[in-house]
Amino acid sequence: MTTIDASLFDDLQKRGLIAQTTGGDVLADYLASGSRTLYSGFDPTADSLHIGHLVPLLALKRFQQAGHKPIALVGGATGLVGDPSFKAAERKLNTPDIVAGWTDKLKAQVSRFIDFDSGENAAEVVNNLDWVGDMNVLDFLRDVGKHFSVNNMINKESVKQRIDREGAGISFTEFTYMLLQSYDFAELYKRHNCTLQIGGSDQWGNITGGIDLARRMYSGETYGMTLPLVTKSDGTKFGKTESGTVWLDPAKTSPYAFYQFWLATADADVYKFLRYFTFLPLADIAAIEEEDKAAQGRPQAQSVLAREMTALIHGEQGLQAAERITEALFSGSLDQLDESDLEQLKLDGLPSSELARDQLGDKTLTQWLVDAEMAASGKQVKDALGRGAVTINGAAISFEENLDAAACFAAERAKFGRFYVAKLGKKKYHLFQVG
RNA sequence: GCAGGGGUUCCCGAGUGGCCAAAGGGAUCAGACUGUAAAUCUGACGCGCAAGCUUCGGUGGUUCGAAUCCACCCCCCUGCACCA
Repeated sequence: MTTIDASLFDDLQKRGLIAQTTGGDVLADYLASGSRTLYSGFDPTADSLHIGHLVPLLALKRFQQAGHKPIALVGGATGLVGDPSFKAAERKLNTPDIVAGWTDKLKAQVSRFIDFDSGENAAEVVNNLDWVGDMNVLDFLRDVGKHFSVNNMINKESVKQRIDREGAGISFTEFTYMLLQSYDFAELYKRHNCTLQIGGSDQWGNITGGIDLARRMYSGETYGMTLPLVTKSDGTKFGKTESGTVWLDPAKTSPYAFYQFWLATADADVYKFLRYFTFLPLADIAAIEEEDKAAQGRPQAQSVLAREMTALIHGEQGLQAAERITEALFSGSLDQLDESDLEQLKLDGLPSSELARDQLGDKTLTQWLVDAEMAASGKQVKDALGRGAVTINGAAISFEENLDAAACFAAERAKFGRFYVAKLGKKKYHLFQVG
């Protein structure tokens, strides 16, 4: 018999991870009194999850650690339709083979976070295409559609802006999304006795839809719970950097970049994020906050957060790689790096590229740096050059040297005959290997 | 379909014949200060090292000269009408 950690609900609440629940106190008791099966869905809208998905994904893990059985649903079917919830405009459909490929990737990704070998409450990964894929239209309309009131659906907050706003509109396809997701819940209730669905707060409408459907189709008593949308104190969108979305796939966002993202968290957000994203006990987080407050200067919270998250997503090895690069670039001196260190930085995910020595003269330095994606335009590099903000292997490059890229990458400046660490501004690094 | 309004550089938004690569704000980038923060201040912000080149929904025209004027086309919004 699995032991239930009855303090789960309280812990979630204190972490700020509960936005809304159905049933109020009943849910807390329900969770404390037995091992329950719950699910959360992830639609394949890209070939990787990003950090925005982390809150529900890690919530599944929290539930499992407390003795409940998590099901991660990958929306092979719903991903073909597109969720209109709180979206300003109709989205374009992806082809079935693309969505199928993404579904496979997400399945693999999601699987790393939950435990499949823990006996009674072992996790499962399911794909709703398995039960929706072969359903025919008439069955769907008669068995599922009949339970939904269009009047009700129109009044949902999540589609309101699409219905109310002139010129926006919503296709029947997207309008139907809610029925599909509701059907998932009903189906999981029937198949796995799944009685709780969790999701982002934008999923409230879809979750309550599923609760209603499970009751109507199977007289099932089910619950719903939403997690807060992650917001930042400065009002900008969480999870975006200047170079775009922060992905969980190391091939799309390197562990180093991932680590740096968390390290850059604003003071005003960092303790909240520690509660949201890490598994550190609340008491430990409070202690960190206390210490930071008492100490002058740089808080430790950001590096704790960065370490925890990088280890969680990319493992110890990923964390070490990220720390090696960070250490080399921001604390140590480049001179301390030996040849294998530089090779390692490349493998660790420091942005790098190879240049041919005899072609260096073909372009200006600004152009080479733009090609390496260190800056958006030559103008920016030029600006930085004028302020002495561009260095190669530690030596500042002057404005005049711009035209002579070959001199900037002169052989005598190289480390070990071929490596050049270019730095633009305070944080942008790029490793050039000239051969 | 008819009538009216509108499409400007990443976003918002000025600009109605030359002084416009185009006000102002936001975002972004760099510098100072700092903690690889925040706030603040400074600079940059179509592309180009530069000469110069390319922009204001599209095409063609008027003009020495057009984001600005004309014609046609495309798209969006508002109202009205139509819906066998």
